Amino acid sequence: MAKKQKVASSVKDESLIEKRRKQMIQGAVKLFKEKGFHRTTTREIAKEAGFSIGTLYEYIRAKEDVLFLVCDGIYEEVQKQLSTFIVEEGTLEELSIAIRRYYELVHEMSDEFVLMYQESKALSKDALQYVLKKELEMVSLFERILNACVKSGELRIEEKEIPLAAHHIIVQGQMWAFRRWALAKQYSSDEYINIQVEQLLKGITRENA
Amino acid sequence: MAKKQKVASSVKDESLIEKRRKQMIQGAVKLFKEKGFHRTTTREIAKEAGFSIGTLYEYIRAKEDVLFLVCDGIYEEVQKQLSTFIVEEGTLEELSIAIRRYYELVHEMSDEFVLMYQESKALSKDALQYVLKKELEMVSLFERILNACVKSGELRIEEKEIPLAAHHIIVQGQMWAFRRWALAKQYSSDEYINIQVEQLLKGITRENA
Amino acid sequence: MAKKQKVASSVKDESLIEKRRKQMIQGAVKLFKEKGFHRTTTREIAKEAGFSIGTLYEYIRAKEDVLFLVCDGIYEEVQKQLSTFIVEEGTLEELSIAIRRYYELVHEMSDEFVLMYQESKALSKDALQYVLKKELEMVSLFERILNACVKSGELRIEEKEIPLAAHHIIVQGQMWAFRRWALAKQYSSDEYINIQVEQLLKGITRENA
Amino acid sequence: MAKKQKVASSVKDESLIEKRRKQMIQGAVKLFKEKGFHRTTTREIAKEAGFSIGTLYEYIRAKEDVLFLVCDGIYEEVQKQLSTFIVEEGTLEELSIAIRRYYELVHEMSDEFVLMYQESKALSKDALQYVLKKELEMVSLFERILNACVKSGELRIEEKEIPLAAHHIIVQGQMWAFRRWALAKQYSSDEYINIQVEQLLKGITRENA
DNA sequence: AATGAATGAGTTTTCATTCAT
DNA sequence: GATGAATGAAAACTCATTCAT
Repeated sequence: MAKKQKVASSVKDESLIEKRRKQMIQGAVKLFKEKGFHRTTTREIAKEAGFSIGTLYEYIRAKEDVLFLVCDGIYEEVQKQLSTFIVEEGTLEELSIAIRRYYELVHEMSDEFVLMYQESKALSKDALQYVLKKELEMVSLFERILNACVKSGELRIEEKEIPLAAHHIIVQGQMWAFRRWALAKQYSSDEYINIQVEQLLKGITRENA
Repeated sequence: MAKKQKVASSVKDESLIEKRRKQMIQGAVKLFKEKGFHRTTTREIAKEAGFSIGTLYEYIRAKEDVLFLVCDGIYEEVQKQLSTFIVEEGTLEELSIAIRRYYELVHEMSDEFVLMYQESKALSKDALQYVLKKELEMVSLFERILNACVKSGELRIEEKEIPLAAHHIIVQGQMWAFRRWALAKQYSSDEYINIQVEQLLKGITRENA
Repeated sequence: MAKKQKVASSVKDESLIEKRRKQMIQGAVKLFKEKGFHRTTTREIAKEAGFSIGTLYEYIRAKEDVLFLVCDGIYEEVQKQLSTFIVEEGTLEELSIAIRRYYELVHEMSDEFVLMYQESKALSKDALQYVLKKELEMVSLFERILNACVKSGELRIEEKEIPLAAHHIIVQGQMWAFRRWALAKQYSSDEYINIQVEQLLKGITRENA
Repeated sequence: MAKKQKVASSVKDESLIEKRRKQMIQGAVKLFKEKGFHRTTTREIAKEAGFSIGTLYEYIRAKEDVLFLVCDGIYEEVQKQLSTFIVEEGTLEELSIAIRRYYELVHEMSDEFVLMYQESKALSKDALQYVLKKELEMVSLFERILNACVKSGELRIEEKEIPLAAHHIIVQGQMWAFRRWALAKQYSSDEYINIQVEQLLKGITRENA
């Protein structure tokens, strides 16, 4: 089951590509967090990844590709992590777990989330489209759970409100990443997650009454 | 009442400084929206502003200053616009109007909001501190209104929840700027604002029961 | 009478452009002769011209522009030099003088001619078209003189043969530049020019008999 | 009769060397025609030739060697083709046939001729000397025929003029390759060859009278 | 105050060549 | 003999900043 590569490489060995790109992404994330995409040089990325500048360019075509790989990696990680918990059985239990797990991921990958939002502008049009599509897939994920809950009768909200509710779930999760500098003074990440999950579910189920 | 300049200039005439900086900001915002801070050159900023690169540097010390002036300008505009409506009298009416006006501003200045969040990383530590302080002031603004409502008895939420509620108000407003690419497919800005304001107020007042 | 610039520059002062480009061309020709276009770096060109790499790029947009300016300069020089002698009065005398002067120019600018022929491949399509047009203008110049001679009755060759005759004149002149390494063993440039001019005229006028 | 290799190879099997180099030359000529020597990468040459970059370097020592092999191949081909017709019997018939065949070759190998003249500058001093020697051999070939004609009495031109006449023959043939872009508008290759051969012979024999 | 030519450090990217497998 | 991943020197080009006019 060969993995379709989204970024061209002049190296043929697919497993080597995967290995080197993992190194590359790891190094790049560290550097991008510290100084941002534009202030990080390709030489620094290569060095941090543990190989030469020439080798770096064997695995990408342009600096922008590194940013794309980073973004893609983040979504892949989140999707992998979430997919474990989601079966779309349509219980509030499942919804609650999914939200909680997503919020935990946002906390664990705070820097990555911030980085992606701040730097995605540097992507080419095509790459940006791809990333936005991935973001929409995250929204859909929650839309599907909400839908399943409506079908199973556990939730009574109007069809039209489902997309907005899904966006709310996501945005309130990401809020922790973007406003941690302010929120962390008052709440621990655990507290934050608990309060948010509780309020969100209350908000969504409120309409039931 | 001479305005203390936050950015050094070698020009003495304060009114001239203000005039030139207005031109500069206007041009810079346009360019930053299009291509981001890093991809915009100082030459382009000068040209768009209508003067020479030499003149540009008479009014700033470094490129970063332009970004700072832009961010500062945005907050000033928002604060100016909101201050008209806010008297902290403590009615739900006032709260509702403030939220609505803030959301309208987010809509009107969508690009500016996005730009500020995406590029603020390029600011120096000091400048970033200043901008974050401004953001906190926005939060405080809503905290004060909420407090006034609690005091006046129109709202019954716990003290500890006020800061989070304020952040929610702000984040849900900014959500329109950051996710318009997805939300605008389903909602007009008016619809969005109406739904959000309504839900927010319901959410906040729910606890009253 | 402003001179239309064929190569874009970010400097406005036209006379300064002319001055700097003259320096640039002079340096570039010297270097291209020695090592060819591709083996010459832009830094070397700038240094040889007497200014910094940054300044070089104020007067051109890409390295290729330097090559174009060199080619253009060569044609301009040749045309300037020849125009003095040519009035298209239609005498064999005039023809003879034009050929002789052209051959002398080829001798004087041997390196430049060789350089142009060897490096023109590096030009963009548009620039190459322009240079070929200039070469055709040189051919036309001799065609017009030949035509004038036919009209005045000094020469009796068929219309159809005129273009080929003009190409012959030019090619046999350039032959000195390209084969000097072999020809100079047997002929001085003066001898070569004398023999060639004599034989060419004999060849052209032969048909008269 | 083992052929002495002019370019070092780390492979021992001579027939393999010949085979691989033939592939290499064929691929290189195609690429050099399209983009010139400098714009063609060794990777491209290897790929076009049908083997890997590592293998390429088993048969050459440096990129320049490829260019040398190409030039050498061209001369070998021309000499092979001409040798069939030349017996130095000293008839105008033979001269005429040799010229014609040479001109046909120039037509058939137009791109190769142009390529050799445009890129030979990239050769090392030694390699360039070798190529120039080959070019001189071509001149000598025609000198010998001319000499034979003089000896046999079919031609009466002065000894001193023979080298120049030989150069003329060659240059007027190559003229087709270099100026086809202009000449082909008025003449087909056949026409061109006919006219040129006729005029050349007339020019050379004219002195007989 | 305004101008814009000059600067050169810094950046991305390429590509000939090597060498371990 | 063949392969292709790794290397890093070198090249083109950019652009924030300065300063003489």
